[in-house]
Amino acid sequence: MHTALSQELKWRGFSYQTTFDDISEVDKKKFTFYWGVDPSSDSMTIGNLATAMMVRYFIAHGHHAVLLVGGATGLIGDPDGKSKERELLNPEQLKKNSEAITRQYKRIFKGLEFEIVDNQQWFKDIKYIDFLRDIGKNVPMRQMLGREFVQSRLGEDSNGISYGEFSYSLIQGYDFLHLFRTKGVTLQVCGSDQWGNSIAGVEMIRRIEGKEAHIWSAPLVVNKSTGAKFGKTEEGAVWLDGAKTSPYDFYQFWLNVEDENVEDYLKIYTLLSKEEIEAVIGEFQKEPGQRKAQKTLAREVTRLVHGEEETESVERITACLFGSSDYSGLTAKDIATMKQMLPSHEAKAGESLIQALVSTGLVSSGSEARRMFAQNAITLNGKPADENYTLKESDALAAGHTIVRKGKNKYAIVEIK
RNA sequence: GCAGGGUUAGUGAAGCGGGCAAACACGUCAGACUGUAAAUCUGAUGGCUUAUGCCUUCGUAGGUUCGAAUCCUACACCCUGCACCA
Repeated sequence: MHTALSQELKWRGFSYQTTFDDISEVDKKKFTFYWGVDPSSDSMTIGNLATAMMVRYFIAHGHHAVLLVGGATGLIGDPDGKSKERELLNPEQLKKNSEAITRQYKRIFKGLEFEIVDNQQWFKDIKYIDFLRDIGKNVPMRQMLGREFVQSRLGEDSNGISYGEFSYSLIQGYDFLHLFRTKGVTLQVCGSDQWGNSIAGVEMIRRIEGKEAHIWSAPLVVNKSTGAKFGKTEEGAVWLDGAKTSPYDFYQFWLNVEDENVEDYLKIYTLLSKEEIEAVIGEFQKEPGQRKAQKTLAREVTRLVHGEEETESVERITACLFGSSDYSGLTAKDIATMKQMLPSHEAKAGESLIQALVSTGLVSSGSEARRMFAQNAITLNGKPADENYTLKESDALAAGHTIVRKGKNKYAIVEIK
């Protein structure tokens, strides 16, 4: 690591808005910093992963990381950027989510040094009146009211906002203050969407402790062509948990990244050096059709999140499915692996293909299945299939399984009994 | 509490007694072209073994009507204003 952290972060596109006048502050001094994830779901998404990658660079450059699970803040729910009041999560679910997020922290930052805290630890004993006296009295209303999302939620034709959600930034701000007091945390890193909440903490530390604290925020990762951000509330969230987004789908997601975005993502989501990335991009630009950049991206990210073994397995399967439409070469073992990755279903011989498709979840209803047939979108073992087809034992490849495909790259496995 | 306005499919938003499974846009899915890209073009987009048919949907529950997303009543939630409170 001879490149300075500030330069590294800047080059990778992790530098967005910060309270530092000069970003090289992070090169001069070792900070104890924190990063938090809300357990509003039982898994992080690739949106969180981007910030996680940034955190890795901070750790690698000798800063001490405190990773926070928002067990308490999750009980309220972050209203920022939401146009409607959120549904509350029940405490049991939240507890499960918190545990899941903790596991993912350990996985993503494996081999690195860090500590994990849950803000439930300190919020569970706080009394409301004490909080209002000690914290609330020090927070000016003007700033809270001025926030953009508050304004939009209070404006005409809006859905309003509850006091609970409105106060959210106080709770999150208090995390920063608490960590400052107990662990000497003076820096928070976050996605840019968290800026407003983070600044609340900086303010508190300044007003209550009279000390300086900082924020480093990363831009939200967006798709340049559509402008849509990655994240869990968007359609088609990509989860880090293999049970929610299979390693196969995960790999495919990265493989299908548009040309326009691939370089940005390589910088953000892989640990490859500047030289390595430039080499890959150089090759890619010479022969875009080979998609060297996408392949590298998919391999690196999948390896980081799901491990080496899974990655190799997924790559083998991808080669099979997309290399040729002849599946007869697949072995029973390959199929067993695919069954882990793809949606699957057990069917009896004589069951209609339409029924089987619905059961695999490849289509959501019989009507949709018929639509797909009308559009020639369904193949069985690589051959176009007919709408009225019923499954036969002779359709099975190795180990009694058959492969159905919808469109160009959605597959499912049907076991014929 | 009072008075107005609102609640329509994944989202936004039309419709305001029959032709409404509900315009349009976005999104999503598929097809063509490709590189398992992007852009573009085409088609589909509540469910039902595909149907000039049936069923379920326009906040919830009732009602009026031959017929209701459309009218009436009650309820719930949201918005705006006023009042109350401070």
